[in-house]
Amino acid sequence: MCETAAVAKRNEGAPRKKHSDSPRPVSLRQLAEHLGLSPTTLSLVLNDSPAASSIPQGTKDRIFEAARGLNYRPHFVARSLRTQRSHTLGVLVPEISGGYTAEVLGGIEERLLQAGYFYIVACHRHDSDLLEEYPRLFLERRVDGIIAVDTRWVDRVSVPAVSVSGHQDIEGVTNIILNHDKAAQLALGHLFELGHCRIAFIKGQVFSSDTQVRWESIQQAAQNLQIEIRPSLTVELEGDSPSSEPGYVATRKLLESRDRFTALFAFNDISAIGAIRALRESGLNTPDDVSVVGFDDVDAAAFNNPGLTTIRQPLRQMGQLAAETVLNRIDSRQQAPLPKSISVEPELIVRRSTARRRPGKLESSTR
Amino acid sequence: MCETAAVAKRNEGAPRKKHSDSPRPVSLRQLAEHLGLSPTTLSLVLNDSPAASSIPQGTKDRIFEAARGLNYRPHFVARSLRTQRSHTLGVLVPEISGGYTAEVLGGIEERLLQAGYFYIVACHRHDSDLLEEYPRLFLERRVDGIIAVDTRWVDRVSVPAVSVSGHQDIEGVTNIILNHDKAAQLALGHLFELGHCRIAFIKGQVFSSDTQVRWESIQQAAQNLQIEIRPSLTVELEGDSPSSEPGYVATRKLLESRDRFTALFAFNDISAIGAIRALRESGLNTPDDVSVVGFDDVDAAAFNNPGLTTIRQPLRQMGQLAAETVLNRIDSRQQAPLPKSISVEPELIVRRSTARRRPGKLESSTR
DNA sequence: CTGACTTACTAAATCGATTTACTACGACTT
DNA sequence: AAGTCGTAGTAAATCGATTTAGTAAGTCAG
Repeated sequence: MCETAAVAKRNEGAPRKKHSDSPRPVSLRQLAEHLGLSPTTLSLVLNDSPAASSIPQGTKDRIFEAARGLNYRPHFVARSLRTQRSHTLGVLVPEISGGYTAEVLGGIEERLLQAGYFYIVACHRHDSDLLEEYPRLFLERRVDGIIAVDTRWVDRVSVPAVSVSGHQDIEGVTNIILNHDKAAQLALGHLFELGHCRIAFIKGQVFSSDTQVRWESIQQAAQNLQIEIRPSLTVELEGDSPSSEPGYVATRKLLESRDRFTALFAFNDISAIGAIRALRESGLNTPDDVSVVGFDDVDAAAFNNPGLTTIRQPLRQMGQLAAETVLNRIDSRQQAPLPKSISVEPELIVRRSTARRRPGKLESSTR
Repeated sequence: MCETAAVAKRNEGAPRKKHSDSPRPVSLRQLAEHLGLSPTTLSLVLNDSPAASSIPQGTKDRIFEAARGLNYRPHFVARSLRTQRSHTLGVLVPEISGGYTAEVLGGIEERLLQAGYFYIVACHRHDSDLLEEYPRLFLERRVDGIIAVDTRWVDRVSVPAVSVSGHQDIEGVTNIILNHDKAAQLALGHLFELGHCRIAFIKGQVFSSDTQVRWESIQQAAQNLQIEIRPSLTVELEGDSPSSEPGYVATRKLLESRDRFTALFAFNDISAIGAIRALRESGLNTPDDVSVVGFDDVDAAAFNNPGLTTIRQPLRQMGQLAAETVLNRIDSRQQAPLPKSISVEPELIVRRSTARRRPGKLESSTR
């Protein structure tokens, strides 16, 4: 009777019922009272703590059964507060749209969920204020770690962190990077074998973290193959539109320069698609007149007409690797020697946007 | 001196330093001790609680200044525990890849961040086990609300919920839906005006929540325009690949049936792109031989060659609306009358994949 | 000079777990 | 008979806020 009164009072004191029917889930204390045991005992048993070794199996069974029966779920927030682990990561991305980020997120998600982790996302759109603010927000939310995708770090952070396609050397941050030398070799080697030596290049936007490194690899590979990189055949993407527009614009610029080329290596698939459109509008067919190689191998590369020859980045795998690395560092705090970077291998995917060089419109006009 | 000892002991007692340098952020208690005030006072002042009206401005200023100076940040988890608000939503999606989900997520993100909320995502890939499990996991994490995107609900949930493109009638769930009647009118009207009356249809996968509703709207619109819907010109997408493969396969089936058509209305842009490829491989050009209309207007629709004529869903807006609706329901618990559904308007985007009907290869062979 | 108000705060309870440091009690050893 | 174990637990502190229910001191009216 006394207890009933107490219960009534509790309901009355908190008339917040979120929804018509949810009578707020059972707490550990309630479960303990129901069993006539202390919360301590339940906690030890339910968490299979070593200290529970002295509890007889019979009692354990009773506890498990009651927990199941009353549908007991430990209060996640309370547990987080006590253990100082949120089982949540922060993921920082330029934006969600587009194949690249989505693929990486997919990989991250896969690994995290199977480890009982979730992640929160923030899109910084390369805005430098947001680049500073979001990591702070993440830390305020007590994330256990941070993954940044194609994102420049502004400050050091105090939790384990991994950067996908990051190239900065920051203490405590592991970079997941593609073997860009290999990628450049594959792409240029492919074009070279097809007989191309007048090759145009579309570099990435300045804010893209791969831009610089990839360009260096391309220069190296070109040198090895004795391919000349002509400044007049080199343009860079501008603007942060996630559409194929920047690639289109860059290619128009290339065409205006009137220096001729039989092949084009674009910074990514999306810009390659824009490039093909620009070429077509100038009466140039891909691959007959100009071969085009993309980068990333996002879904759209395969959809495209013609199917895009491209360098595949194992984006999903990179996401998985990132997640795995952060999780490891969270577990073994500071034990492991912490690799500065982990590298993954690119793959050449040959589709229909590249073909053997023929004496075509563009070239005949210069030679 | 005594205090120094106490501090030393505390550090010694907790030798868990996560990272080489992070001396764990200041807590409210520490800040209070530093100021010679009680945590209560600080809490009242910092949260601008009405009860703080009796605190003189001078004291308030001291508190704010100290908070800034010591870089005090309230412990998010502790606050969540006390207030029973996690300021986090759960978002349930089929998968992250592809334009559709990404766009909606973008809209959700935008609204949430500006309200101080974050979200956690889970991809169910239409797996019915996951469809049951993830909402449970969300609730276990004490999300304040749930948004489902193109997802069927299995159970009722005990927090405010919104379904983007959901059509089930579930108590407490608000559906954000496109005006499909209008969409069908726009698409068929457009084709009709171009002279098409032999129109093929690719229906959605059975698990897609829009499939049924949209099909009914199409039938209605066809009837109004006196367009015949021939079973032999109707196929449905199969399999859950997020690529254009299902659209390609469906179109091949359509072509095999040998019944002729001059236009095709696909369930979404991705399948429309697959359809165009299948048509081309059969020697049929788009739009000269067959006009194709897609649905959604994802990025890839504009990239495609030819640019895809399509029905745009305001996906980003739908995401924003979903977020806004959940947030409202969280604030005004149960006050508002809770609309069963909120509808948004489609838009016809005419690009290059549709053209006036001409006596083409397909039609001449039947007539 | 008492009671009511205002001002400026604070002690303690609470949210719901985890974890440390005990307590009984019986059995067994020496 | 005293001391040592092992068994079966429990009380209380803790994580870091928020919030309720005060208190103590001063002011003012009547």
